[in-house]
Amino acid sequence: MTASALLHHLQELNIQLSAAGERLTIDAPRDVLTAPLRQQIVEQKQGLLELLSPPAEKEAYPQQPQETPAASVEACSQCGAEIYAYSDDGLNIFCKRHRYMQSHTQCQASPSLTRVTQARFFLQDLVELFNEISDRPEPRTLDLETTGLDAHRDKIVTIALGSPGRVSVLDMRPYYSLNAEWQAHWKRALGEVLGQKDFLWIGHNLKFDWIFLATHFGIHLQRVYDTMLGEQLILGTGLHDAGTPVNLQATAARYRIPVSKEQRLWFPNLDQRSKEWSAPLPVEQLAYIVQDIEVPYQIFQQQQAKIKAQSLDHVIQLENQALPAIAEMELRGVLIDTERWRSILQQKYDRQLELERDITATLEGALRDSRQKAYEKDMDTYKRYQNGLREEERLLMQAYQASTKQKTWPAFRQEGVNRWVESHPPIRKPALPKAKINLSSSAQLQAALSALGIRIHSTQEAALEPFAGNYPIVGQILQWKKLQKFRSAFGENILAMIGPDGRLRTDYGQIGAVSGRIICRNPNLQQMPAREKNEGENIRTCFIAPPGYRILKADLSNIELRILAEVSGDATMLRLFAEGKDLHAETAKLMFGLPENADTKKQVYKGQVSMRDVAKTINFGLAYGMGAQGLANRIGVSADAAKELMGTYFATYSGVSRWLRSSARQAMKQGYAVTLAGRRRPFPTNIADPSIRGSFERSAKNHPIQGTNADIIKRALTLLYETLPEKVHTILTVHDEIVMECPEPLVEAASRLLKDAMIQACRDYLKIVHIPEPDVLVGTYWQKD
DNA sequence: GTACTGAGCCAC
DNA sequence: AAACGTGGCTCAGTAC
Repeated sequence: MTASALLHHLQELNIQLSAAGERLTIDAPRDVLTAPLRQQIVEQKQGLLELLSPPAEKEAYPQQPQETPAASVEACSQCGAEIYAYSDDGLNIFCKRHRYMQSHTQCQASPSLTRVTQARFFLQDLVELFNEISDRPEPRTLDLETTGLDAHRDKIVTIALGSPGRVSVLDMRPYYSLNAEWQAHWKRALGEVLGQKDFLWIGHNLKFDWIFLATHFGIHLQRVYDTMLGEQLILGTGLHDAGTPVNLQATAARYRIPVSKEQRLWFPNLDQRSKEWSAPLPVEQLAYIVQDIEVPYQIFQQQQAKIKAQSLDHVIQLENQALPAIAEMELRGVLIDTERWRSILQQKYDRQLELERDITATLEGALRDSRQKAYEKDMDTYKRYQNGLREEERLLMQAYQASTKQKTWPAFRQEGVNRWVESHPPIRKPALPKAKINLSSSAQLQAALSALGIRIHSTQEAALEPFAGNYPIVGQILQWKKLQKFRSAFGENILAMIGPDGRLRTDYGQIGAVSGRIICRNPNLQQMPAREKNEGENIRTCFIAPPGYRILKADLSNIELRILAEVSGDATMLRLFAEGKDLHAETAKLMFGLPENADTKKQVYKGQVSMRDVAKTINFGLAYGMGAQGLANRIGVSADAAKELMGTYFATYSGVSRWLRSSARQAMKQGYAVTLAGRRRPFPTNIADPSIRGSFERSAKNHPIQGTNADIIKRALTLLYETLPEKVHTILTVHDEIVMECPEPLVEAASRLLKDAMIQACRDYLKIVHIPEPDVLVGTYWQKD
């Protein structure tokens, strides 16, 4: 066996070799390192040392560890053609053709399989792949198999790429037992192939593969086409649309592409099954890998016609360009100050316990009293029943005495009692009153409050609020609920998700909402409390910058209303934005006929809320299709008053009114609503039920507004990804907000880039409405305005 | 025991 | 009162 074949053999056995000068260190379990093996290592020591020492830097590619073939063997052992490479055991040499045939016939997996790269052919094959791709730069599919879902913890088993009929599988398992130098060579070679600038990689849910490649090899796929995103745009679905799943199987099925049974279960934790980890890839797995290359490719091809038909070209491009930006953000995570987080939790918890003592004492007291009364009443009826039963037994006894006594008394008695019970349903003995309450149970809370004379249909904040004035306990309950929510949803469960590097990572769903919004979960960082009154307990202060860095934050000011002004073309709203006015205040002035210098925060409407707040409520509510009743509930006036307010509002913004009505009508007629980037959401067209129809109409009105916001933020993330200097990264996005992390000396430049990206992104879609330059907040933590 | 649903509440 | 759009998470309660 040659030195390089030996080295590879050792690697496959998980035996670690390292070279230091003239010393060769072997790290292996005793039972694996057999005597013959040890003998071979000693014989090949010199060759191994050479292979393990770092190769010279000037070489474009290092020579694969291999020695000159023995003089007697110079041709392919199959056909005698020019030597190409050694077989994996180093004992045979093959020409190019037979080397691949060798793999192919060995695995018998698929006629499409043109290459199964083994460790010692890795660099040669990569050079060849590079040439192939450069020669024929048409799109190819890419797909990884991994031992798990966590890019930081799990390993890449295979990297497959190609197109139908030509699939290459790179077996990456040996990579993890290479020394650092050889790992660097593999990375570099992989980067040359996968990181090619203008080459398009197709895949299903490529964010996953992107993150693994970036984490393990520092490779950033440049241009991608994600068939999952494509499918979502074609169908107009979010991520968790139960009716229309967009996983590979379901998607393939929609295009009538046959997919054989899933083999996915084989790969998870493969690295913990050492025998399988070091054995050749089984035929079934290879076939499965090939399928995962060919199927997405076919989906890609079939999607093109639908994209054309629905004019989705632009939004497809928008999403595919945004994918790397979002993947990188997910990979990066955000640094957390856990100590501070815990101290905030403690403060809140202390207060919660104190409140809980008071609340439970009062409520359980009330419950005990009322239940005691109910118990006494129940006990009374129970006793009366028992007395009735005894009286019946007495009568039965009399009847028995008078009878011929053909049955025994117990039998006679039982029959009589059974008869009686039929007309007197049994009453169970009431349980002793217990007065324990779980404040988290809305049913129990409702019952306890009822015992205090507080009758409510629900325990939600809005229902309890009106009683807070007369009943101090209600105020306490409201406080307790806030604290409880905080502790359960934003406490240790989130801290437990922080990585060993102190950073918290979330899973982004690029098209998470049907509107096109990005969502995130595990944890959902888009719902971190933002309205904490006490800055000392603001949880966002725990999202911090590393030493020497700053956090930058900016949002798109009033973006949904600006979009509304744009799409509706409403002259008044456009003018107000152009003048840079406080839109809510100006709306109030127009609606209530106030003079220019009026203070709309001081002017009160019907003794309830300020006029500015009324205007603000309508301004926001209308983007959601709010009705008069909703407005009435929100600002606490009669339905008639609310109706009148809305009338005034829509008279003021007649263009908005017209647009809302016409876009609902159009969506119901043509079957979809669309954003400014061309993102569609489908709607059923023949809905008779007015309430169901109304619900769809509200969604249809909202879609262009919320969805265009999503278009813009994704464009901004893309522009930032393309322009930010190294070490500056976006780390969070929350619908209209972008948060970045930046070395202190680069703050000025990064702020500029952030502003420019946001303005440019708006400009790409909003051509008429005024866009102000965003304010960038700079600090050591995630600030809110 | 696990799986699901509804109430409630956090974000924009 | 479902009737104000898009989401996720937790808990209680129930069904299997």
